Amino acid sequence: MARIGRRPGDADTRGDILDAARATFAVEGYHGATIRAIAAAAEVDPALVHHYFGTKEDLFAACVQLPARPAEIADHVMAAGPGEAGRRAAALFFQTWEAPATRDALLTLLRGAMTTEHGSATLREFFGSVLVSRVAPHLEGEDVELRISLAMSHLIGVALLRYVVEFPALRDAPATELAALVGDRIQPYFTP
Amino acid sequence: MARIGRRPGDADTRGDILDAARATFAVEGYHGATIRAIAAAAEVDPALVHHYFGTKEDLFAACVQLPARPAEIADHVMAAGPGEAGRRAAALFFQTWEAPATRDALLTLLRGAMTTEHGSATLREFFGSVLVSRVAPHLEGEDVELRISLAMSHLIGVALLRYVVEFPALRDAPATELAALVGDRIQPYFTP
DNA sequence: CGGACAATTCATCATTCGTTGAGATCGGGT
DNA sequence: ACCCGATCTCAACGAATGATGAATTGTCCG
Repeated sequence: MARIGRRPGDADTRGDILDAARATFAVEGYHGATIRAIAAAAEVDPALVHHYFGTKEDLFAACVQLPARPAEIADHVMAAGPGEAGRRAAALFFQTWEAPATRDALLTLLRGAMTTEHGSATLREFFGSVLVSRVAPHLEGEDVELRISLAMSHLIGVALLRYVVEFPALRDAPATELAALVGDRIQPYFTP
Repeated sequence: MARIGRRPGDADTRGDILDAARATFAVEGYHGATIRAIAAAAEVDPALVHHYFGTKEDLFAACVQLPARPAEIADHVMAAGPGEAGRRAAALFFQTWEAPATRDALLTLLRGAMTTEHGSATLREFFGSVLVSRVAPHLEGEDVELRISLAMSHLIGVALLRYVVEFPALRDAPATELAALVGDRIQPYFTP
């Protein structure tokens, strides 16, 4: 079994490897995940991972590539004006985290931001392009960038404690309730 | 140079290794840090690390051992009643992070919580012993544990974006200003 | 049907890792 | 003065890692 050479049929092996990589990175972090473990999860030879994605760092970069459009996110958040921006941001945030398709990518990005320079740079750029440059211009008052950053920090903090550390009170609460509570709390950052 | 055998004089080599380990774990995370890198940072042979601390996991456990007393923290936060608990928690939090002596340990704990089960368990236990069991009893209203957890999540989120990801707006703001802004925002979690 | 190309595995290399045991050197008690 | 234990380095082991190149098999186009 596991014969040599090309397999019959047409399977999206490249996609399988990417999914396996995301799942492994999401749980183990960048350094903790090994090419061999990823290959095993995708039921594939380790060499095939390199064949499709090159080096391990390239693979990681491909994993944290979110299918999210900064412009769309910013538009959606600001669609109802600054008076609802905080609540809408919280709702969209938890909605995205709860979706199984995107959770692994987000976990990978979050864990990668802690242990690799590439990861934290990706997170910085994402926030910079979405928040600072597209949301901030619509707001009034002083220290706009700082206030938006604080709003994001609350959302990320909840994600960390809920999805990574699995703190009981946060793990067990329904996502909609979290979105409502946190949304109300960060709303003043947008409308001081 | 670097002769064999015991060195003359009395140096706190064990303490030096612990400091080097904390600094390395703080930057690289658990898997990213190597015994050899830690030994090099302490200007010591790798075998000496094992001699003092045993396995790598033991060393990590020794690094995240905070010199903080849960009871003292809870008492200090609640000293002025629930009406100031949020603001006092924020002040104490940033005060501790800004102290160079404790920052490495906190960074190690935070990064470790992302990549090792031991790390996240330590974080869970710490929050559980401080917040849920010592602060919650003094508060009123519904979902006390959830609200306290949300307050902590905001603080941790700011720490993550300020000290790990180094998001510009948060990195450059003075700690006292952050403490004031976040303190006012999480205060309602304690006094609904 | 034949050949070019993509897909896939095998075998292997050079590093690096955590860990161990033996030996060398120093300090302190008696 | 002597010796025991604490301190420290050396050399090395086996396992695991990221990566490479050759070989094998399937698909598809002419």
